[in-house]
Amino acid sequence: MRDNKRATISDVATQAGVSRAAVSKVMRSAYGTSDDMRKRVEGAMAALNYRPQFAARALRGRTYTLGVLLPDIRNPFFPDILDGITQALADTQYQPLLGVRPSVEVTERGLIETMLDRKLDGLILVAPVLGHDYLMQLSAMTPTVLIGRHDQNGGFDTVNNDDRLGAKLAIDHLVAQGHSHIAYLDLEPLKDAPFNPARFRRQGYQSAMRAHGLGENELITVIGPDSGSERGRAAARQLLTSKRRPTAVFGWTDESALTVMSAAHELGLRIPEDLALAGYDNSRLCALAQISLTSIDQDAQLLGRASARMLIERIEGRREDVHFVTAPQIVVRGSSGGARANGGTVTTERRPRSA
Amino acid sequence: MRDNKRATISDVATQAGVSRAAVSKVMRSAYGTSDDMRKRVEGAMAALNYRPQFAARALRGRTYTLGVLLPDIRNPFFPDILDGITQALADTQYQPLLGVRPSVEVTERGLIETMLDRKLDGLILVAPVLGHDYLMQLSAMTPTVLIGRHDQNGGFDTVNNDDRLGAKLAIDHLVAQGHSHIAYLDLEPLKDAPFNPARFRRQGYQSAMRAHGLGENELITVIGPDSGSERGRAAARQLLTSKRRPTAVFGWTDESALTVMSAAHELGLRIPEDLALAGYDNSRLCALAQISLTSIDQDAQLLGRASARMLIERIEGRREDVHFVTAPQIVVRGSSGGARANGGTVTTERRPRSA
DNA sequence: GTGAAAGCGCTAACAA
DNA sequence: TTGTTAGCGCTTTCAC
Repeated sequence: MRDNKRATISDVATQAGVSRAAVSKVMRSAYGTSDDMRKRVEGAMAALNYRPQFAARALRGRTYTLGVLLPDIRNPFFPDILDGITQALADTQYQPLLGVRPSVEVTERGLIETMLDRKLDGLILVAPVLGHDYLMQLSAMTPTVLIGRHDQNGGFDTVNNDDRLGAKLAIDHLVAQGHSHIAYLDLEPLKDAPFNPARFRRQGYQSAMRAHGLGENELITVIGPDSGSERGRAAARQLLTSKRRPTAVFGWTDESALTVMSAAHELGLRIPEDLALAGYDNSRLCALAQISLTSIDQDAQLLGRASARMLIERIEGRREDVHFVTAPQIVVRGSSGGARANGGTVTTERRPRSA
Repeated sequence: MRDNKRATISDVATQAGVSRAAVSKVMRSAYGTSDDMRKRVEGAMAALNYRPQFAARALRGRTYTLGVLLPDIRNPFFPDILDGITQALADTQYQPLLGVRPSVEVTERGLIETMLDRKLDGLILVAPVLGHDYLMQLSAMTPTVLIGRHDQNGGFDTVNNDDRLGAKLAIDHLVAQGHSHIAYLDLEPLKDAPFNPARFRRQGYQSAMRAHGLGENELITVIGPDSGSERGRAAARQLLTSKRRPTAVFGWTDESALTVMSAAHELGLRIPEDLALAGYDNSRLCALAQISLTSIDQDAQLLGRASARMLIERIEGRREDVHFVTAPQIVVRGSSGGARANGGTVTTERRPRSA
């Protein structure tokens, strides 16, 4: 009984007394269908419990499937993006197909090839490390939207938060708390992808420090890409045991800030008294009472929703590049001394969300 | 230039001077191909940069795509399973296609239908809450493997750790630390899915407590399914402020234990002095110095690898049900007082992994 | 061992 | 507005 009585378009056509083409038209709500016919066809589809097969559609037309490439399913920031994408797609015919880069070694290209083999209608690439040229080629073949890349003029859309502003918010806050020695935890520079968020956050950090007259105190430590690794932890320990130990640290992601928090804990440093901390992404962990990490919220769900909508626009014909940017907000918690250290109280609540 | 020069099987056949059928055979390494021919075909495929289209294959034969249904991408336990699946699939022709249940309200059935529409060759369902009958129907149509369900005789395979044993390990440890009032954080009973892990862990808790002569001290608090929600947090606070406050708590997942840890923190309780904690899954968070949560490791990667291999066996023809069970291990950390509270030292290291 | 031919379920010209 | 017809790229008998 393996799937052998699944209804096809011909069954529906027979049942409704129309041609297969008519059924196809009704499905795609294409031009040239009378109300009568639509009703009969819809009745037949329901009666036969008909569902179109994607493989057959794909061979001729669209797959109604969008590829979503995530670099890392573990960073809690990315599932929020996925939620946003799912929300935006809920009212449409489109479905997301997920690809997750299993490790840093595996190239993203392989995954993209796979999605191309499956004839997906479009691609959402989250924080890809692919070079600009490759992305241009790719987007010439398939509608593409990037999240977390500031590249321009590539034939693809981008969706970002204002990374420079986010960094400024963090530094302004730490300075307001009385800090002048503030370090920045940076991602290792990506040769292929210079327009990555870490770079813009670093620029925001630098210009904010200078604006406060603290340019001489700038201290940048590379801790990524995998700050949870032994290498990342070693970098954190080194930062905290150096002569020039900062009194505050701003991490390019929450993960990087947490690595430093963990190291501080092991070294017996009190937070925020001995060391203030702020991260980026406002991922769920930040709110845990034991963590209580001040962080920059870039509204991942909104990024996801926007990317899905923009991709569909592209699929339906838009040609000009669109670059969508959201405004980050700071969420102050105990780690920066902005709220009582034990309470984990959020003094700056997440803003109400627009569309 | 939208994808219009992609080589097809005909192009390869022409280039190699053979028939299309011959090319197809080489691809599937089917019977009846001479070495000569294979060489020429492979040369032509390489020269033309040929890649078969999945949609076209799907219409006639296999899709070489396996559906993986995850209930929750945020729980760090699940990405580990996914890693295992990816590893096992790396050497095969098969690719995973991910479906993630976007919210508790969305039924898993919708996602499964979608995968069926795409003619996937088989399904790995992680911790589904679907009824036994539905799963039987499903597995009659499509090869299916379940992770995190102890159902038997359903026409599908299952992959689990020994949940009863895992719970026993946790209770034995807490008792050895001198505790006699140990509470269990439970998942709300699932009517449709009685054979879920939480139930087996509860049974393990109960029988271990009785074995230690502590049957009268049993205390079960429902905190799931979403222990991070306000309801879950309220349950945690209630547990910790009640007259019969336990001195130790064993959570059915790490997430549930963390919710209690967070509540304890807010109430000013010291860990492990005032309250000892143990969780289940040994997810990455447990190792963070500020968290340092004792937990039961069920080797998610192994579960993932096993499920992928078993599914492929089924696809290639196995008919009998197989039920794979792994042995859990306890990883002792500061939260249970088994290691120095501040150090987060792991006294029981993760075991070396076998295939 | 190899190739010709039919057809998977659907879409998109075009004709009616 | 509707139906007819020809494929999309691949797999699969079944002759040769």
